[in-house]
Amino acid sequence: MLSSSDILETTFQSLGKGGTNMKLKYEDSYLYRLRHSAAHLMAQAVTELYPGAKLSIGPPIENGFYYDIDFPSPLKEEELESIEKRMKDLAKLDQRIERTEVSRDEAKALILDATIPGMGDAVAEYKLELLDAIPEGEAISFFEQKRMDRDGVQHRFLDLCRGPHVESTKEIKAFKLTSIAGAYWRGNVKNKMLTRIYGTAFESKEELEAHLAHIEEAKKRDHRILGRELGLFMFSARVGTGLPLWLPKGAQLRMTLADYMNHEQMRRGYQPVVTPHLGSIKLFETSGHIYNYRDKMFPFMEDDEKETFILKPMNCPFHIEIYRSQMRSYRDLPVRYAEMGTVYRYEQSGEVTGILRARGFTQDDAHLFVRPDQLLEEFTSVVDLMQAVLKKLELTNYRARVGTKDPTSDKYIGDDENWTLATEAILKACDDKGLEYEVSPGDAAFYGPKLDMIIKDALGRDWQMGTVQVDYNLPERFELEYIGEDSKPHRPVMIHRAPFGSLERMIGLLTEQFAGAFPFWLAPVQVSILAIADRHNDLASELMVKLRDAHGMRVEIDTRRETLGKKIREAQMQKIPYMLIIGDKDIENNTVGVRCREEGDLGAMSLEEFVSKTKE
RNA sequence: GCCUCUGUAGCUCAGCGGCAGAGCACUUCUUUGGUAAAGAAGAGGUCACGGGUUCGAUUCUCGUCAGAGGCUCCA
Repeated sequence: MLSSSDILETTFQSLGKGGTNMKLKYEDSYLYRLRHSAAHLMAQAVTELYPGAKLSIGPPIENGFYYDIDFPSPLKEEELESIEKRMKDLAKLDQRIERTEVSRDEAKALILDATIPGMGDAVAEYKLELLDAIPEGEAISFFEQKRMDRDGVQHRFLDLCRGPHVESTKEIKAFKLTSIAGAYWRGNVKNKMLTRIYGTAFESKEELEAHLAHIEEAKKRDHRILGRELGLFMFSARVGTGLPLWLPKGAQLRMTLADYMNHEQMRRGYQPVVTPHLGSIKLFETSGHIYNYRDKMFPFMEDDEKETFILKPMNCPFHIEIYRSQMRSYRDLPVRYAEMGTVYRYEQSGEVTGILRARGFTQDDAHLFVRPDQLLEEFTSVVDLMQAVLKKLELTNYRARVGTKDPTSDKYIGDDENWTLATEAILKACDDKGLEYEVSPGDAAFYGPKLDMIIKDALGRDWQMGTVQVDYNLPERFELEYIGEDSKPHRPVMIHRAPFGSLERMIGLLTEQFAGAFPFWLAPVQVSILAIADRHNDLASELMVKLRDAHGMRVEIDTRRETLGKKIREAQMQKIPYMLIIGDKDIENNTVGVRCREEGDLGAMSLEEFVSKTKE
């Protein structure tokens, strides 16, 4: 048995060797310093071009850097060009970037020194706040860029900063300011919104060009663009923000994914349930969602009897009602209820992103009601399912994150013993299944620890997909029970889990992952039969029926009076795995001309040969 | 919700204070073709919507709606 301190120890170990390992390396790299210095250079340019601009913080980030600045008047995007130009000029001056360590009083004096650009009480309020936040006993340092102009006047720019930096501004040669955004001071909505300027920097111009080209390339595989081009889904302003309409091919894709998941779950002893899209508010009063989730719910509905209904933002309370509908014995547990449950969440307008973040979406949801002694086994089984799913979907660029309790916060409910048991079960399940993970204290739900799968989209943004959560709260609120061996009532533990996360998000991520070229089993259309001339149409239809009925394939025929070249081009752009080309020779020899999406023309073969090829 | 940007044909985009443009897609005609775009003609628009400025607004300006990149939040 692990004690709490052991868990903490494990936490630190996995922080060190897990997914954050790469990051530590990056933080020690020259590139990291270069980007940090580029942020300072930008700040220097800004203080010269915009007197009155207040600097706050400017760190390096994964693909570049940013600086949050409070401008006296709104910054226009076109102004980035002039800032960039000023940066280029300043960089060439070969300003040394020097570190000086000072006492707290000296630091304060420097910050309030209005003779230094960017300093003085008129513009340095954020720097003062940052200074105050530096813990007692920690070194306080500034980094300074100095230069002499033609008239012998010295110009200084210095910034409160831990560093480290490169030695001279002339090292900053390959950079670009990429975008402008708003960001709250210290990330708090209640604070003032500052202007964030994003930029990127590399050691060479070639690397910078390559990076920018890569981004352009990545934009082409954006799921919203491919979603339209491939006929997967659409949005309509008349339907509403964040509410996707699924087109035939996208709907097929959903069904294929859902079928796969249902099959995997059935093998693991899940039982299907179906519950309504809305329900009485009473259900959500009992669950407590109404009290801490209300701003994420669509407006309530009242009927004539003054009963209030809400669109469900989650499925759990419905599944709980089914659990409660009969007396449960310890022998009945675990009970596993699964549903492709469509939920509605009123996301803020600015945060809806295609189908990756929609207002109506379908979770591959299930709730497991388990005895405490079954927690480990059941959690392990869920991890096993998740690994199977990731493998089947060929997803590799994911990371697993165990969200644990932040010991310093009091937002969590439930007793420590349960938390420890649940956290141990999660860690052990992951270890047993050989799943590498990082531990993230403070990322637990308020009702229990959880395991999340996180994946990057085409543009490198993190998205949470699969999730498994242990919950002690809802069983308590709904007073769930089972009768134990001792013939006394006991409280079950709930596990919430959704290996895909949602069908919408998963399809969005898969679309980007495969750039629309889905593997054969998943492709909405698997085979397109191209008839060369009208006289081959009958054979094409015949073959379609054969492949559909005898082999269960999803087949389309193209009998338009277009040239073969054009039909091939279009099928290729639709990323259809196989094309069967039918002409006179095929009628004569009883063959089909096979063309593969990846490998091109495979030549003529019998239909049987083709079918066995698709099964490889 | 907040900051910045965008909205012109089904799609990708030019354009402009004075009659609305291209390519692809669509329709019709010719072409019946063997591995990534045959040829021709035609049709298609309240320039997102609503105010304001102006002799005149798709163009300038304000507001609304929708979309994008961020922030916050999240599957």
